[in-house]
Amino acid sequence: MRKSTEHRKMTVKTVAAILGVSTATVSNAFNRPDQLSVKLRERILNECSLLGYYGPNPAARSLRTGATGVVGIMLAEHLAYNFTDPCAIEFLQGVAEELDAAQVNMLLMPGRQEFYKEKSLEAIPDRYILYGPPRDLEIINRIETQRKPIVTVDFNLPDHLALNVDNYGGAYRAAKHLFEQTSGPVAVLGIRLCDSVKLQTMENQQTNSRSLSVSCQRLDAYQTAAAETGRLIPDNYIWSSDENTWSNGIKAAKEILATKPRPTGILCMSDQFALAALHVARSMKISIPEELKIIGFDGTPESKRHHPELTTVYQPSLDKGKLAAQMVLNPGNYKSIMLPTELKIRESA
Amino acid sequence: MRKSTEHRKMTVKTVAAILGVSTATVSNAFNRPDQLSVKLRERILNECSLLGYYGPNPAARSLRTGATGVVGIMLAEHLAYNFTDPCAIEFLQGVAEELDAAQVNMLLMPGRQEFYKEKSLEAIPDRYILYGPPRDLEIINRIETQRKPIVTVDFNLPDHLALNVDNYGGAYRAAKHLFEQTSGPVAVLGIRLCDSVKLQTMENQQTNSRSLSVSCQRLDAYQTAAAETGRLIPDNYIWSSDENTWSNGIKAAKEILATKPRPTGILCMSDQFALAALHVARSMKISIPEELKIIGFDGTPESKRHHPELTTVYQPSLDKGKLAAQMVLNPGNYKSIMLPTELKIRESA
DNA sequence: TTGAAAGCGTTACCAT
DNA sequence: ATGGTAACGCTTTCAA
Repeated sequence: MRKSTEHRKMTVKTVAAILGVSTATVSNAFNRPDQLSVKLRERILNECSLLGYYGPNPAARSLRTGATGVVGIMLAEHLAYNFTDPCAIEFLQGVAEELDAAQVNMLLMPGRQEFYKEKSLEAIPDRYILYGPPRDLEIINRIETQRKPIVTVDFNLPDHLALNVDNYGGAYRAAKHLFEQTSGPVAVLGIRLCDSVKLQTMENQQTNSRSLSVSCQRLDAYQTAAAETGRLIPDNYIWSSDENTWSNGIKAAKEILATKPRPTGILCMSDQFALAALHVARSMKISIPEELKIIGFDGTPESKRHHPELTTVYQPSLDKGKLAAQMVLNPGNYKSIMLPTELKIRESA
Repeated sequence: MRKSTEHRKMTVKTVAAILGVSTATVSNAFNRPDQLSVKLRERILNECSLLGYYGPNPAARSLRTGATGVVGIMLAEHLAYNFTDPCAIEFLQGVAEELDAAQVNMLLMPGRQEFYKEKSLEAIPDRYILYGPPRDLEIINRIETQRKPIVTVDFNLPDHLALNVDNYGGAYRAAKHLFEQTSGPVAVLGIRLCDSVKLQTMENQQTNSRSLSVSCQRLDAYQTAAAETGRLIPDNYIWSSDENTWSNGIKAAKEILATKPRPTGILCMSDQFALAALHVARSMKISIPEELKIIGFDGTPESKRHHPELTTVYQPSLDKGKLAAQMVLNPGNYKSIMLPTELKIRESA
């Protein structure tokens, strides 16, 4: 008698032999219930589980069928970075919720070339969510040659579904509000800003010309709102950091608040940066919002929990994630979407 | 002339035919540089990339070789939950950093049975990190029958490398400190507490007997410290929530602070809970630490940023993640490890 | 240094 | 309703 503890390698072939049926029948039991009698199917499933055969080998199966049941989430950067950004995390949470529900797997993929050197990992997923333009844009070509459903988030790709949020509108309203609240100098703390302006970058990298649309849109909106209020944000009041991390935020905020004349308002392109600015301001005993007004971006949960509560531009990151997942699972049902943003006026400005 | 834009499906066979070499040679060009001349190899690699052949198909390759180059991170719960828990995120960040560096892929896997129904997803990864005991323990069996390297984190499995932190010690020091600071009643706000005690659970689930070692160890330590100080934490001052989320923390904290006599100290099993408790206390105008002392657990970055700063038991989540990754990539070099925890006395207690 | 061919575990077609 | 079998794309042994 064969016992499950024995554990020779189990394959359709071996279990078929043991059960005295053909491999086709075993396969059908797992994949096409309609192809065999209910009774037989049940017997097979039971015995298989006893034997320690839990289902077809995924590699073999997908070699044969050409599908894997995994959705690739192509990130803009390496993985570790995304676990650092509250906004990205919320987005991923949304994606995960939907993918969980649909019982498909999610493969996080770094947006950097070196991971794909002489491997074609891009062949693994059946469908793709591109969360921001990958740092190395050539990756996109490789994905496109696969002819699989693609949803782009926070940027656009010709001929593919796109999911965006109204960055311009949100940033515009934020800036307008800020300029109404203060007549002093206003600084910008941005992320990966385009090099159309010469600015106070935090790193000595050459500012990158790769698709930075989100930040550029926001900066554009800030400047437009400034102009409409008869103001201007000069280049030396614009900071840019390559990564949306707390420590970068602290560093930049210190520089900003050391500038003479000291800004009386800061437009931050993330809540994390805004919170960091608040932190620095507090340590410098600068009172909020009296002496300094700060507006964030994203509307992460933390922005609400902080004291004083952060005025910020809310974007529905969680829903964005859910929606991206739904779109990629069911591309036929959707058109490209632009989600609204909303200025949440709270205590910091 | 064949152009890369043409895009018939590229396989070793087709490119070999086009280049006029054998499939074995193409394969060797990608996998075993020593098997052919440098010149030939370079030519092949170049032409392939021109042709749009970026490397061997992963499914076919791993069917043949039996390896995939992916590390599975088995989570205790569904994916979405883990993106909700700051401590889990930090751990994942650490894992991601190392895995990024080693250029191996990471597959997040939910710890729930229903995902594996009639699929053997567990066959995909080459190695496993089990982050906490999966909710459905049967999954462990399936992983074990694969005979692949396994590292368990925050729990133990016979015959496998384990990575733990000193929960008992940390909790003990925290409780000792708290009992020295206040003579009033002390409440516990725990996570998935064992059912050895009857307690104020936040959900009406039957308290689960699955491996809850971490929380139990902490509770044990709290009680021991209490006893040593001539105190006791009665069952009706112990709350337990099934999920470490902000909203659960708020809900529990409200109940706790409505209890008569009102606790003058709360031992929280996560920083998120502690921060939530601080939030509720503030809204009730309870002064910290004068009227209420709160201690958290984990030492997440937020605990330091908050005002008042949170007294908490630090555990090196980021390093834990890095170490877990290193261990699983190189099991031979390691023995099971217990990482220290440290009581960080700050402002809240 | 290169080539021919077997086989990894599965599924889907076609027969029965 | 069930079974036989070719083919998915690759790597690796063996022979040349």
